[in-house]
Amino acid sequence: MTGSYLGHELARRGVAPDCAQTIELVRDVLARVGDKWTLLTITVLASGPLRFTALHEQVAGISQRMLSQTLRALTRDGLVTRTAYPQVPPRVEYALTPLGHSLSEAVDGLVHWVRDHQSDILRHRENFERADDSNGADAHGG
Amino acid sequence: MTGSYLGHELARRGVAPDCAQTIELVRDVLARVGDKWTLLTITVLASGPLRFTALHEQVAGISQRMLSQTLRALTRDGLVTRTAYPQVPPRVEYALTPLGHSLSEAVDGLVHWVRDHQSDILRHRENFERADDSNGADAHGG
DNA sequence: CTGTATCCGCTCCGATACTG
DNA sequence: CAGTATCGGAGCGGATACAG
Repeated sequence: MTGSYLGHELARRGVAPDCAQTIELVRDVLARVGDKWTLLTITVLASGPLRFTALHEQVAGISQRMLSQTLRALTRDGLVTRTAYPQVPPRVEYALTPLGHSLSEAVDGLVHWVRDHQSDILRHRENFERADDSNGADAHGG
Repeated sequence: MTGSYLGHELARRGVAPDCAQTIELVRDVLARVGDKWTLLTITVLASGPLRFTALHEQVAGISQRMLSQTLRALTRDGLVTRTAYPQVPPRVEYALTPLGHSLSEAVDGLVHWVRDHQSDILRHRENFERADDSNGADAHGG
């Protein structure tokens, strides 16, 4: 059996446009979470509110451009809040909203899954590499 | 509170390399699932084994190139199996492995989350658009 | 039927410079 | 401190042609 919610939706094919829209949104959200920087950002933010520079430090490796962009997207979806304090020098704090925390927890399920099966994935990859080699190369040892 | 597993890991900062590796893998898997075509493919496959052409029909909109590529990546990770029957014309069947089904179910958690909160996200997006507009434009009505 | 190889446009993303 | 604007390289992904 499938047991898959999304799969079930897709399996019906003749679903209402509303469902199709949901599927689009699912992929959209998943793409965002699977984004190179978004996952790191929200998980770092999950520990508490942070300023722009602090975030830049914590996520590390991210450019200002990408951080700004990522934060914007997150804010746009109501996953994080942006609070600017009218001071000098400027002080802006980013924090996960309840919705953001909620998503963070939902993602946790996947994280645990990866945790539990990472060795399987790694092993399969190695096997695949070997099989691929023996296909393309000649039989050196009979 | 965070309540976040991954967030907790990251919050520690001084984690062992093993954990860091896990995080990499998490992002890797998440990126794959969030991929433009992967999610659709695995969910379609969740309903049962399919041939290449059938898959091409079901996923619809995907090119042979991308389907082949996606399937390869999935096979590589042990998420799907590729069974070639030595016939003519060629017949190749793709099916989700237990691991693949497992992942599919793990993703379901996220799918349900999106289902439950899609209206929130949509609403926030609209609000953001409006706020953005009133920022950039002049105050027309005082 | 089941792929692979090539061309090509487009977007992503990093580096850098500049602004308030 | 907190961003935005611009340039340029690299990879994604679509259309098409070709191969077993």
